Amino acid sequence: MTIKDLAEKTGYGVATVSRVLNNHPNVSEKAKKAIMKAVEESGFQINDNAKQLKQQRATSILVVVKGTSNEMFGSLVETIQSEVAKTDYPLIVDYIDEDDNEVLRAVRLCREKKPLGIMILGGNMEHFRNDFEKIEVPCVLVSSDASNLKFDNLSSVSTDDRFAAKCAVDSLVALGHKRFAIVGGDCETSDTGRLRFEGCMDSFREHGIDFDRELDYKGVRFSYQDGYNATCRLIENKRNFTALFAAADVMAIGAIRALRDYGFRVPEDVSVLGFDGLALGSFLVPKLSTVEQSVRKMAVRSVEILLDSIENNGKSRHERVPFVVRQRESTRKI
Amino acid sequence: MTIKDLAEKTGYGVATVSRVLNNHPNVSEKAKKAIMKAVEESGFQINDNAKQLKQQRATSILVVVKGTSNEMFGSLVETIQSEVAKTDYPLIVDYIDEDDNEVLRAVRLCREKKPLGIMILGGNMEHFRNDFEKIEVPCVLVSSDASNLKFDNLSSVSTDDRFAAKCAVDSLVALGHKRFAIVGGDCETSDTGRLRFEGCMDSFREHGIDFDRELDYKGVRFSYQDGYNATCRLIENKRNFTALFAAADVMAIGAIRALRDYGFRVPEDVSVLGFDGLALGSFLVPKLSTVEQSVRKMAVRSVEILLDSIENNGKSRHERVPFVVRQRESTRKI
DNA sequence: TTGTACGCGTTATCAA
DNA sequence: TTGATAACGCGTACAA
Repeated sequence: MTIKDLAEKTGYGVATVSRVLNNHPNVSEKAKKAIMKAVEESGFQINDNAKQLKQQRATSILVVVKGTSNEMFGSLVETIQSEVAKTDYPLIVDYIDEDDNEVLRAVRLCREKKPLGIMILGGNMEHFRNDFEKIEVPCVLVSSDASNLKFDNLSSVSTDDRFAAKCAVDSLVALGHKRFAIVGGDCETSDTGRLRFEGCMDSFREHGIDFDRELDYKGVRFSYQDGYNATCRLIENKRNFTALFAAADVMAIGAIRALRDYGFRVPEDVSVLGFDGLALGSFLVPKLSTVEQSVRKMAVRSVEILLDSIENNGKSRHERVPFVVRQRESTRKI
Repeated sequence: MTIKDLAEKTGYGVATVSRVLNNHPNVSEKAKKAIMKAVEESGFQINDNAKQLKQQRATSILVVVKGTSNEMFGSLVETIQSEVAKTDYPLIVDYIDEDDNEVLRAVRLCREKKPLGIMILGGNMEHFRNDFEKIEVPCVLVSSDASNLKFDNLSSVSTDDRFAAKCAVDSLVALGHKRFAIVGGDCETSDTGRLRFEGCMDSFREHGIDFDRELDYKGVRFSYQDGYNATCRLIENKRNFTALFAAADVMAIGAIRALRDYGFRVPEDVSVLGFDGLALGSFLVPKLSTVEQSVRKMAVRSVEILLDSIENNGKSRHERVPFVVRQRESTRKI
């Protein structure tokens, strides 16, 4: 069933059918009605490939998600999905491995699918620096800041990871903690991990806190298991910390389990503070203290910015979303 | 940059370029080399729209995911993604609302995108019965059984939800429990929820256990919050259960928090058993007892079956994946 | 207001 | 082993 069939069926020409389908002006009511009726009856669906080939671009928005096992990206995708669903743009979600190059992937997908715009969840600045110039459509980097990359089609929406991590540690210091351990992301491969670690160091310096980067810090992947393993190593190395900061809630959860397995109570013996503010955290026992990012807001703003770039040729911008250090039950004053 | 440009650049015709690009026979080594070189240099990417328009179908595989806030679907998508990535087929993931009609959505996407095959995560049999006939490409329904629907292009891979739930309750009975509460899915809208509930009833009947469907059962959505709320209602209604079965791990987590908020200890006062076997469960305190589905296997087999249907015209099949009732720390003998 | 005809980038047929 | 060319389904300039 093509527009040609539709034309034949209704007695009109393909041009008229096309006009009706695309709500173009200069079509008689009569023609419109007849054609719409034929569309209904035949269950006609436009052939996207032909349309996009003709128009030299798709009407879709593309999302590249880096790392599938990241719960935060999961909620992000969820909100993005529902926001984009309010428009007429189809959304295509593409998952790639945490270690893949998201920019090269995006370049390829852009050439292949010709989307209107693209969102990238999780990114490595180095990749952007090297290859982003090859992307011509508007792009929003979600959850990392790209303000020091000067591409006029690249926007970003993120939390101020470094400052947020500093505030997190500050809050632990305010609770009386002096001996810290950190379970964070790998500084080499994860910008987010590095920034959050630097934020911690900022706080340590400011408060004159003693911290051995080699022994008190573990840079691993953002997962339950890695958080668990890293914490076990910290304990086995006899780092006698009273507070543990995890650069992600999933790590914090793994950490709490590890502490427990070694007989430590949370928060009585060790306070644990996470980062992300996953919904899950408030249902745990103890409820997870965490740096709560406005995940929802991050997603909503990202979509808004992208749509503005696409529809109004809006210029690129770099925004921060607010965060809150939320003390719940996994941290305590000592 | 099109194959026409490539042809011009190398002095060959477009046909030869196309042959090289698609690894067709009857091309001289020399031509192959020259053309591949030009491809490298120009960063040429084939235009999928044109290709698919010509071929009357895409090379992609489509996944329709029903409900974004479902962690189990998250892991499923993750595995599917990595399995499909081993092939050359691009994967398109489409998320729809938990309440939307997944079959109509799939029908539309098939007509629009012409994928090679399609996978649907989460499904309502009624929708399939009404509209699946409109889908012509191979399809695998993941996580629900479709064996009593006789479509020869519809396969399914699932856990035997009813039997698994029965085994779960059996195990609680074996631990000495006699007073039960169930936090499950809505039997009207969720096939999975209904089957798991029926499994529970099977066990109750078999063991002559008293159960008031109106008071002891709550049918809600698969989320932390709904599990929490439902459990609060059960407690407030003074249903004095010693065991709570949740039809999903996320609900079980919400339930444990609710119990805790009302001063009940898990498992000392109440045993809680979940369903799904999320990785998260084994990091919780207490570690969550659960009906562990082979999520990974489910995803892997689904992809295998779909690829077999696509590539070898393999016939449709309905498979079950194994499950295990895993007693960890949230259940105990009384 | 409507229709004709061309071209988007590709693949595949056929002839060379 | 190659190349010219006809489709694929759509949108749109141009003509009517």
